[in-house]
Amino acid sequence: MARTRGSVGAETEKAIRKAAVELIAKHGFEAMTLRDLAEHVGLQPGSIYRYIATKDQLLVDIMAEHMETLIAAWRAADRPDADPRLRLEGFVDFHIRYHFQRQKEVVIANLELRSLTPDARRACVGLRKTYEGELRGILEAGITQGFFSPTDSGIATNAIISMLTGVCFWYSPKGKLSADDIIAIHKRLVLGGLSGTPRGEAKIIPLAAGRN
Amino acid sequence: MARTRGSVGAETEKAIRKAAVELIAKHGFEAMTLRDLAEHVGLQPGSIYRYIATKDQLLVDIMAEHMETLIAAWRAADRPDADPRLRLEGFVDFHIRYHFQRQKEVVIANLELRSLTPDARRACVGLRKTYEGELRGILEAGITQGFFSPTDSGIATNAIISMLTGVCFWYSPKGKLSADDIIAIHKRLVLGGLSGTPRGEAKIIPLAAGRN
DNA sequence: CGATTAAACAAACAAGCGTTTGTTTCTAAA
DNA sequence: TTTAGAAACAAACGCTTGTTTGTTTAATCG
Repeated sequence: MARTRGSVGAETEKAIRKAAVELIAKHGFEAMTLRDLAEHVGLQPGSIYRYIATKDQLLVDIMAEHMETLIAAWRAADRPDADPRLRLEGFVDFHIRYHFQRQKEVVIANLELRSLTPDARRACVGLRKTYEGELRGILEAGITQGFFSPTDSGIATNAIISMLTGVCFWYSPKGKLSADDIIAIHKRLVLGGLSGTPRGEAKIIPLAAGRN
Repeated sequence: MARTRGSVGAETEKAIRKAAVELIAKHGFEAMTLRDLAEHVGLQPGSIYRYIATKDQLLVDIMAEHMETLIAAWRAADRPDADPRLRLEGFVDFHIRYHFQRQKEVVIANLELRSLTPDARRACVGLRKTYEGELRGILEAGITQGFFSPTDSGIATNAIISMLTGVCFWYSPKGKLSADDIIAIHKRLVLGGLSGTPRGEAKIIPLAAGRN
């Protein structure tokens, strides 16, 4: 046996990527064997090297591509001139929805940073900071415009990202709540938290009705 | 050479544990070599087996002990009959403070679940659920008593735990903000989020002044 | 002091790892 | 129909891994 009938490189490459994402998300990068990966794709171990440079590079590719796609998708969805409260709701919606449909990539991007070489890690951390910077911008705009109560925007950004990303780790589509339900709950948690009323004061959150 | 002068088993065991926690937190369980671990403790690889049954068991011990200590510490700090809002503040305070001083164990407990054998994983997940159940109980009490706006307590529990635990991954004592600052910010985020005002309504958070 | 046990070493083990090399088979353009 | 290149195999490479075994030295206790 050698070349299998009907095999096409582009398809094999995608199959490798998909299987790799699955295996890394399930067992971790270090625990995934190239032999294991090859078997899942129906190849011999050595054949993988027609499609990857090295095992490390495979991880880098997966992570970097995911982060770049994520950032681009958000920027296409955002309306930078809109009301910060609406933008924030949009961010929560986008983040959770996007992360639901790429749950495995998200798990990898969040757990496997330490498996990267220092250079690659720096690059991926940079991309992550870029994405977080988008949320931070919204928070700062909202604070400046008086919609959110003043707080350290960096800390708040981290806290919110942690909360929203955490969803990927425990959410199951088989649960009783739909994605929409979960998004709604998180919108309330986030927006409520930011308008965090200093102890004992009254608080009003006026927001144009009629939009989801 | 054989037995080194002044060596005591109990101390060696602690040194192994400490080094293991450090290495696993930094590089991941699979990436940590027993040879690497041995070197950090100043032993030969084989000598480690006087103190551990197997590499897997070492991880199980670290994780289980951490979770059990965490639960016990919280139960000692909680006042189950107090106002749910105070208990919630107490939980935020406890969780962050405790996790700050055990940052590495927390990282392990959250990242290495998948490196456990199915049995061990079930056990650790059970312990985690027990801990989360404590927070959930507070939320439900608060909702029942009308202090928190009704929501799915399970989802809210997960969201809050994600947010609070996330701190361990990005917090650095060298930052400009103290632990107290960060705790205060998170208290606001959590309590504010739970009193999440339905759109456009007014909201009051009366809480006994004078405490922290 | 002498015997026993605790604590470590030294050396190897089989298995598995990522990766390379050379070859074989299929596909497609000439 | 011949031929160049694409896609895979088969087999091995050197190395590292977790772990075991037998031995040696230090401490302890009667």
